[in-house]
Amino acid sequence: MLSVNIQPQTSSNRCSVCPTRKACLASNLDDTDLGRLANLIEPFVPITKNEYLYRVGEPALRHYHVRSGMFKTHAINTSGDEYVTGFYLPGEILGCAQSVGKHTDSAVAIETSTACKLAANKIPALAEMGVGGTLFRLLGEREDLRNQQLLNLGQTRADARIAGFLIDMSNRLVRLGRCPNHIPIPMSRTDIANYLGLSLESLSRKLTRMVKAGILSTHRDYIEIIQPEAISLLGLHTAR
Amino acid sequence: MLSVNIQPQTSSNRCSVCPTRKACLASNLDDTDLGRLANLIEPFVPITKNEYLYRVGEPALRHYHVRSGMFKTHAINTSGDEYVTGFYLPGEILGCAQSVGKHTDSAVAIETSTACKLAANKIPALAEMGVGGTLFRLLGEREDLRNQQLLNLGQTRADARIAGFLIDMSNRLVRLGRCPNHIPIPMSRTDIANYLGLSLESLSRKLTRMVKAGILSTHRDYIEIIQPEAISLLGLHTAR
DNA sequence: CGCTCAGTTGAACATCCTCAAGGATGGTGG
DNA sequence: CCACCATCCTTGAGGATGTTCAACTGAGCG
Repeated sequence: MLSVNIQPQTSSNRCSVCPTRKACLASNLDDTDLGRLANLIEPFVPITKNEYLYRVGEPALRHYHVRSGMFKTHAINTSGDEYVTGFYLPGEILGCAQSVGKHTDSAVAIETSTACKLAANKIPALAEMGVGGTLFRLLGEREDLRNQQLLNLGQTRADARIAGFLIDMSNRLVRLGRCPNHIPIPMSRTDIANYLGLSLESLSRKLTRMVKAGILSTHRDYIEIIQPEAISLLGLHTAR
Repeated sequence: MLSVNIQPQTSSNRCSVCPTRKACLASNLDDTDLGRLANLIEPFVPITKNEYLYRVGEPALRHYHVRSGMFKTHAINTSGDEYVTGFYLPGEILGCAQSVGKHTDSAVAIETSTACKLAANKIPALAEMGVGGTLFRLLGEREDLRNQQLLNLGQTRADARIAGFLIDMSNRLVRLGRCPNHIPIPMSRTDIANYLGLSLESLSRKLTRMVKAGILSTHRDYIEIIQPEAISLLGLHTAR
């Protein structure tokens, strides 16, 4: 895909060649600062499917920036039920949620992925080079995402929740410069249902109904949105 | 509580005499830094009930720390429905949620309150004095709160959601050194129901049922938790 | 005193969940 | 290359739960 001109050393970690560079901390930096940033960040390693980035209760010493692939976070309540709390696309931050310095959720790769690690004690250094504002902004955007999630989960209708989920994913894909109507679904239906607070069966039923209505089509590892307008209509359709 | 030695000038804005100091950015600072911090923060003014701190779409130039009282945030979807997205107690941060530099929710005082304003462009200065870490931690804790909220809303049972809400409030009160069983409720039932994604009637019914069961008692502007164990049992009772 | 607004209660209906069984799909081993 | 198995997904019927619409109560206020 990229040019054949690959540098001989291990510079593939460099932010300057990162595919998700523009959606990241590095978004506003020039080449000099890009190099400095790359030095603050721990080299990423590929993370295979089902491998954990971190787990609940571990000390929150660093946070993570998704470079490629997809992650999910989940928490477990005292009665042992697992709850999926979020899906994470490239450019998004992972692992900030903490309490008393410990992670309050676990993050696991849904598919083979890469993530950059940023130690918490490097944050002052980041701030010095003017990335503090960007980090703060990213966190703010993350909170915004969460708010929309809340808004979505607050909805009564299953249709509306599903539509909201798809719209959310779509928007985030656009942010990455990808097609808004092709939603990658590397996660299981169970995960999505869990995330949306629905039963697996309800989700399945609703999806097939939407397919039959010609609104979308489901595939092996993605969902194709055929009528975006219909989706957003459903998303709004919150007859509370 | 504190010494009678009050300074004569308008130092009531000073962090050193703030009632919620320990739950705030100022938590780990000595007196010198406390003074510097106070200089970075805009003087707070009392905010009366129903008065807005900021509104959706306004540029997100600053964020807010609740000093006293209670706020709620709400967002409005495209079809005009209002959704309550959170309640904010003293020591908690408000107004970080943003997208493209604009507030994505509105914040309004539920009762007469005070809040400290912190300009976004002061963040580098904060970082210099070592508060950056605290700010980051507070944001992380906020995200944790949000996650728990999500976890809670993901629950199917209305009982469980209500219990979750009460537990959440309870925990946050403890953090402020207040009684965990006396939950102030300055907001309306409508707001709570909206926040929990329930109909007003369902909430009302469930509450009276809990009262009859002797689990809690409802009052004009607070809810008294009588059997905390029963509440947390309900909160876990998530037969998904 | 009558008004309004917040909260409670009731009955009918819609929605979603549960339990259970039946397909599809991918991976594994012969 | 095919059969088999495990897993994931779909589909169906019955029951639990929540919503809606509507009437009612009570508190605060001019």
